[in-house]
Amino acid sequence: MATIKPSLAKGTRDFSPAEMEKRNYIFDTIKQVFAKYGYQEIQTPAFENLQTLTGKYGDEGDKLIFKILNSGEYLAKVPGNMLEERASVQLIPHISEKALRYDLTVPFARYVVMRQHEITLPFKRFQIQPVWRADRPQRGRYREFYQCDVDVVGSDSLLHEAEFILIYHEALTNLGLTDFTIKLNNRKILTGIAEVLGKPELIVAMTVAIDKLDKIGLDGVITELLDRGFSVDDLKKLQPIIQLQGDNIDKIRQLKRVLEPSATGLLGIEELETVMGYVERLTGDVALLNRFVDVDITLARGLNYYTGCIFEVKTNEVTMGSIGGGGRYDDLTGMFGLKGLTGVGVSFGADRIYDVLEELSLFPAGTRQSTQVLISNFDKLAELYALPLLYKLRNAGVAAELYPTAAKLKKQLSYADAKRIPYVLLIGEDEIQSGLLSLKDMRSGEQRRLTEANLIAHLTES
RNA sequence: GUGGGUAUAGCUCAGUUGGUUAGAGCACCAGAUUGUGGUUCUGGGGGUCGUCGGUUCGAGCCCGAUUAUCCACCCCA
Repeated sequence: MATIKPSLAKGTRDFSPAEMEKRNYIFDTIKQVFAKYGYQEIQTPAFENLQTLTGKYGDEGDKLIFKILNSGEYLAKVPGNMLEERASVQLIPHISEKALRYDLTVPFARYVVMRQHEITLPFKRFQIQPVWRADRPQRGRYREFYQCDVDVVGSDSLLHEAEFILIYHEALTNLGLTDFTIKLNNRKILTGIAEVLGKPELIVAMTVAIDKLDKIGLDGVITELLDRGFSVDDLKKLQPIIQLQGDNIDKIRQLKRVLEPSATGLLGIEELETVMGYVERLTGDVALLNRFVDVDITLARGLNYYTGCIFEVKTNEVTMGSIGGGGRYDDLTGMFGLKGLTGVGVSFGADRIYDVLEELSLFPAGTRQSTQVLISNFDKLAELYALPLLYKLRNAGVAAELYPTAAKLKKQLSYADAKRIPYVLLIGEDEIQSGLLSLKDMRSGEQRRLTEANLIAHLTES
C-alpha cells in the first residue's frame, strides 16, 4: 500500500494524554453537578437512522448532518434518471439510510419514546457524548465536538428552569469562571410582541432580525425589519422593546406594559418571574440573579422548536460564541408519535469551555500523575529481582512500572522526567546484595535507601 | 454557501529591491558524566520552501491555478 501523509479530517482533533486529563476534568466537574441535581446518565449510538434526524433542525441543519453512505452497490437502487440529473438532495435518501447524530436532544427524544413504558416520569437524564456537524470549522467551531446535555422530560414545573440556572452557575464557577452571563428569554414573549404588532406570522422574521442587534446595530435591524414586512408604525412600537434598559426587574416591568394586549406575552413574562422567584427562594441570594442572569428578548436561538424559556450562556472573559444553551419544548417527543410530553434542558459546549479555560489558564496544575514509581532496569539480574516487587507494589495500590529494557540510566531517568514520575527506584548489584533499595525523589533529587517493606509503606502513604 | 489571510525543519517563526551553500529558538539524538534526570556546555541529524505551471540568465521571494489551513459572514456549542 502506498504511504500517505498523515493528516486529520477537517475540524477534528486528537487528544494527547495531557489534553485528556484537562478534558476529563471538565467532564467530571460538570457530571458531578448534574448528578447532584438528580440527573442520571444515558448514552445513545453515534449514528441513527437518517430518518430519525432529518427534518428536525430545519433546512440549514439538514445540510449539516453527516450522512453515511450505504454499503454495497448503493447506486443500484437509485430510481430512474436521478443520477443523470445530479439531484443531490433528492438522491440522499436513496444512497444513505444512516447518519451521525447532530445533537443529543433528538436521539434523547427517540430514546424516551422507545422506552416510554420503562421510564418513570419525570425523567431526568444527562448525556455527555460527541456530536458531528458538517459545518465549516473556525474558532470555537469543530466538526466533532462534545455536548453535555441535561434534560428533564414529563414535567412542566418551572423549577427545572430555575435549577438549570443554578447548574450553569455552579458548574461554571467550579471550573473557575467568574464572569459569565446566563441570558434568559421566553418564546411566549416573542410571540406576544408579534401579536401586539398584529403580525404574528412574522415572528420568525422579527426574531431573526432583532437577534442581530449587537452585530449590525439598531439601524441595521430597522432596515432588515422594513425589508421583511414591518411598517414604520410597527417599528415605533418595537424600538423601545428592543432596546430595553435597566436590570431584570425594570425590563420585565416595561415588557408587561407593552405586552398588555397579549395573553401569551403576559404568560411568558409570568414564567420568567416564576423562574427567577424560584432561584431567589432556593439561594436566598438576589445578587446571584442580578450578577449572572440577564433577561434578553433579542435571544432567539433555536426558535423552531422552543416553546417556553430559552437559555444561552456566554463568557465575558474571552471572545467566544456561546458556551451553552437550551430551552423548553412543549412537544419534545411529538415528532416520534408521543404527544403531550414536555421537555426542558440545557447543554454545555465542553470543547469551547476547554478553549476558554485554556486561554484563561484556569486548568489546575498537574492534577494527577499516571505512574508513581519507575523501577530502573540495569541488567537481566536486576530485572528478575524487580519483577516480584513490581507486582507487590501494584497490589499495594501503587502505580508502578519497570523500565522495559536495560537502557542507559540517563535515558531511564529522562523517561521518568518526561512522564513526571515522582520516584525512581534504583536496583543494582549493591541493592540486591544489601536488600536496601535506592529510592530517588525526582523533585528534590534526594536519594534514600529503604527495605522493601519500608519502600512500600513510604509509597503508599505519600 | 460567501469574503479575506496564511503556507519555509517535528513545533513556533525569520529570510532585505529576485542573486552563491535557506537560518534561529524550542524539541530530538550523542558526548562532557561506564549507576543519576530536570540546569549548563559542546557537537549532530533533520528541508521536494504545500503542489503544479508560468515570467526570468537566475524564484523561498514575482504571476496564475490548485490543495490545505486559519479568520469573518450565515448558522451554531
